[in-house]
Amino acid sequence: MQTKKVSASYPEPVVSLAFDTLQMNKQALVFVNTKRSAERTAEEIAKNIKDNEDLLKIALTAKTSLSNPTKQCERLSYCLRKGIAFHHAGLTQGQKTLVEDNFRNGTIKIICCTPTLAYGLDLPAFRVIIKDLKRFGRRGLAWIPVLDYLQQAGRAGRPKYDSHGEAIAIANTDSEKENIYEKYVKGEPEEIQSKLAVEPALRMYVLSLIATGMVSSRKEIYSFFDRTFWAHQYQDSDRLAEVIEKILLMLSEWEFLRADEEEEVFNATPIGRRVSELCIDPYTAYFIVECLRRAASKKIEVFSFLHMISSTLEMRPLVKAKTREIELLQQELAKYHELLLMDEPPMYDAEYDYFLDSFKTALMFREWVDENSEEYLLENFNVRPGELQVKIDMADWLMYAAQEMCTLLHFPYLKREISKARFRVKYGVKEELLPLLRLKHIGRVRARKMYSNRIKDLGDVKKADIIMLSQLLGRSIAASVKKQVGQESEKTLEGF
DNA sequence: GGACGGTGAAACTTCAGGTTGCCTC
DNA sequence: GAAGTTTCACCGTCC
Repeated sequence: MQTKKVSASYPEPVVSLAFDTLQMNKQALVFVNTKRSAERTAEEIAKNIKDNEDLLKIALTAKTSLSNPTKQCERLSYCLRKGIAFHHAGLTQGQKTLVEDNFRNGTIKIICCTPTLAYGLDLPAFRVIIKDLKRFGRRGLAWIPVLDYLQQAGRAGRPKYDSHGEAIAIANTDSEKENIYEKYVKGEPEEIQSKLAVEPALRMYVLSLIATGMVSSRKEIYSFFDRTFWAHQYQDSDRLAEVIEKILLMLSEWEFLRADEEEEVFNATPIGRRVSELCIDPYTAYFIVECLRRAASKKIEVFSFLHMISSTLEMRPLVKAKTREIELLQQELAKYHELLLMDEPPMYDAEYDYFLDSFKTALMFREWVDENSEEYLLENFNVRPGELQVKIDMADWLMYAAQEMCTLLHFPYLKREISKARFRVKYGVKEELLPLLRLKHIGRVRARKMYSNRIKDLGDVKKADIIMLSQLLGRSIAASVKKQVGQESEKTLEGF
């Protein structure tokens, strides 16, 4: 076997390998198993490098990605000044593309990243360094699938520029080295599993097949699934039938499907059709409908809906309740108890932990709609900007679905309330700012600025002095805002 | 005596990512 | 399972 030695100039092998790559004037991707580790490793490499003048601009872009930078932004910015970066789902969208683009054009030399970068994105590098081949899963720390290894190693070598690439897996002991060689280098990738077998996906499929009129009789449903990869893999058609029957039963009980008298032909109900169009798990839809029915006859606030959406499968992974917070959370829970739209599971019930997590997630959303910063949420809930954005998008979608359910259930009042809550979550603002958000180019930061300068609604915008508005928002945005309220006269532009 | 600070061992936490919907209070 | 963080007991110092 051909071997190659790299001098261990630094205590950590990854850092030595990184510098070896830099000396060759090549690029590397370093795969690690946690976000924290990606950040730490990048900093570890960066701290031995001098600032590069050419990189100050992108470092600044990364830092100013949010109106007030989080610690994460600062750390990324520090690394970028030295041509090093980290990349994971916690970055803002802008920061992610900034890192990707500047790696592609060669400005950034090394990215320390979580497995995200191995999938979907086309981001090859001369060298791939796989630091962690173990990852935390349900059963503690476990070896990653061979498929994941191949996916990561496959990033090595840029077809246009390099004649070859290097994929390096790091072993900590001799026996580990042996293991890695046997399992990954020589090993066979595992069989591909059909995603259809997951119940939520299956529920959505069955409902949408019927709702779109693709199938309607029980016979057609079976013959459709018989032709899928799932059935091919499953082989056991009795068990398959059992699963499909269970789903048909659930969908009927939830009133998304209606069967004829012989229970042979199924049709989607109006609400079932809408659920299928909205692409949400029917179970979630059923849960939302139940919550709304309760909400119709009790006191509700924004928090009621924040908690409702935080209790869905879609919102997972939830913000975790720490052990020492439990008492505090329970105190908060007592305050909010009457606003919740579902029953609290008994303490020590298996579901209780999950319930506390969903409650904490709802609290996180509450802080967000109370206009707390991304940094605040990172510090207090350990939710990074990128993860927050994913949660916001999901919340937006679920609340839209809830609005639609309200229409079908004839709950106009609830629909208005949810709509307000939805806007507040989308923009992260208190209710008082909602009128200003109708303006283009006005988000949470500018709206708050305007509001605290006594511009509280569109009428105030009309009345506002253009010069004062320009000082607040900048000239072009001030002009655009004025234009949006129908004031575009030459007069407003005077004095510039 | 007690407030304070430093130290280290023990206990406790946490740990990847995510398709693509809709329409505007 | 491992790295990072918090907690806590313990000890020495200073006032």
